[in-house]
Amino acid sequence: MTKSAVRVRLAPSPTGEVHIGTIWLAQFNWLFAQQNHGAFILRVEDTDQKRFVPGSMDRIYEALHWFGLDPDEGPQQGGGYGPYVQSQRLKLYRHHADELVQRGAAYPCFCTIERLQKLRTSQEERKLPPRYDKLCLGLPPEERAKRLAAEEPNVIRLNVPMTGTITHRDLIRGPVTFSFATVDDSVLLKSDGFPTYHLAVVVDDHLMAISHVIRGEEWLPSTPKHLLIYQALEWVPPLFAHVPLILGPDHRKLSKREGASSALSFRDQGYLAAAMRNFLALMGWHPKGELEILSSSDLQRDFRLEDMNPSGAVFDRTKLDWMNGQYLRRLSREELRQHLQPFWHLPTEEGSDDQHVLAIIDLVRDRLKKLSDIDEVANFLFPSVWDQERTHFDRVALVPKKGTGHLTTAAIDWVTGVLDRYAGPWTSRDIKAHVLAEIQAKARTNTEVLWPLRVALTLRPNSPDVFDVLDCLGKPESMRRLRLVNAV
RNA sequence: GCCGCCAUCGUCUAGGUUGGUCUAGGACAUCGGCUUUUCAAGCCGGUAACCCGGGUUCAAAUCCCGGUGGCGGUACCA
Repeated sequence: MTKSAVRVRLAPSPTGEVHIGTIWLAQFNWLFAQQNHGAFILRVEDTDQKRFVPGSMDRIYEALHWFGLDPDEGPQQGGGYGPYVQSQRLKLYRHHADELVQRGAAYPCFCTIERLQKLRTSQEERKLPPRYDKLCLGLPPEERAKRLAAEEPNVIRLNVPMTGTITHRDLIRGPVTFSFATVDDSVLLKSDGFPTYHLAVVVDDHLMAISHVIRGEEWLPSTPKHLLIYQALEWVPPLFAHVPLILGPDHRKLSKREGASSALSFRDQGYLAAAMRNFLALMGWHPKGELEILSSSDLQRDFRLEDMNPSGAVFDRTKLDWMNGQYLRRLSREELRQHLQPFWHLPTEEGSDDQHVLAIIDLVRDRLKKLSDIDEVANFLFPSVWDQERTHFDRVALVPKKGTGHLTTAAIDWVTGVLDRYAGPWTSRDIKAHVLAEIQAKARTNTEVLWPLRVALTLRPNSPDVFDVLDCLGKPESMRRLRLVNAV
């Protein structure tokens, strides 16, 4: 492993469902690793015992796998830098916290939650930046030693200088400067012995030889704290890239409540992983050309971290639907059938004819935005479904815009007769030629005949071409439907 | 409140580093047309944006300053 090797990581907390923003972030990390022949590492940040939800880790793996973003190293597959779960690395954090205290970069604090709260409120009232007042830093060494020996509950705090500034060069945003006066002496090690994010992230990123930290913008304000720790420990910090936030329709950080922001729910709703990834990549980044349908290898080739847009992006479901439709249309009928399988409720006996099912797919595929649309757009083609739907079908739907009930019934009777007498080949093209010619010969209009015909056969105003439907149904079934509809 | 980030069509964005070729380009959505038996798909076309105010300059979406707005952070959560 050379020093320059690219190693990036995704560091989610196991707090329940995997957020789509996590996958979005994961993909940028993954892409960056891929194009640099580096490693993509999964590290589970479970240092908050209160928020831990059992089973979360399996969900994370399940989601990453479905999106095609499997990590190279992580809790399940291991790797040379484990363990990859923070709760299993407690000794490491304790050790480095002690080291920081020894170097004067951190100190134990015995203040109670109550005192801290009071302090904060009074600072707020005086419009001062809220920060710990370093009371415990001033403790005489003997007193500190005594209280430590007595095992009085305490935390370890970062000793941030009172003056001066620090500048960090962000890969996406350029230089960002913070003045220490506004940086708080954050807790690094909690009284329960667990580290906070600030300590754990620095220790782990360093020990796991992370080269680039690509994380959410919400971490930008705490970067000076992390830099201070690197400095105190005399470690070389990784490069940082703070990516923008994904916003909901309300322009706020996309929350879990926002309709289905769970990553796996997109799978369950019938979106394709490839479409999702393409769509996600286009939030915050854009290719040079004008082509927007990009495969994974296109992305791996063209993605540039430095080209990421620093401003937040609203998650636009409408465009996602369009893109998913594009991907659906590019699938072969066999592939589409595979993908459709978990979503399609085929009538048991009728759905077993392979040729017929494939014909149906060809007939309706352009009408699909999501895989889950399939029942609605295709199932009326099955006799049992049609029979069922007919029981609550309203005949008014048969009447075209400028028609009447009488004329419509007559038109269906007439066309039923025409089709019944027709003895030519039962294909879309031939039926069409014949019926159209008949319509013309009898001085009828296309709309007055074809609209009721199509609605009678499909029971819905939106459906495929009437002759294609006739073709797909076959003559006996078509005739059966027409007679039943008009028998009422 | 304090600190930070951000600011181009409704949305995702190109362009801004090297000011003129941007009367600002593309995509989704929307509107209209074509096709047509409807819807969808497809094709063609339209509407629609440089947050505001100063400055620098022959010339600013692009550079500088100041506002404003949005968002994020401000926990013994991540």
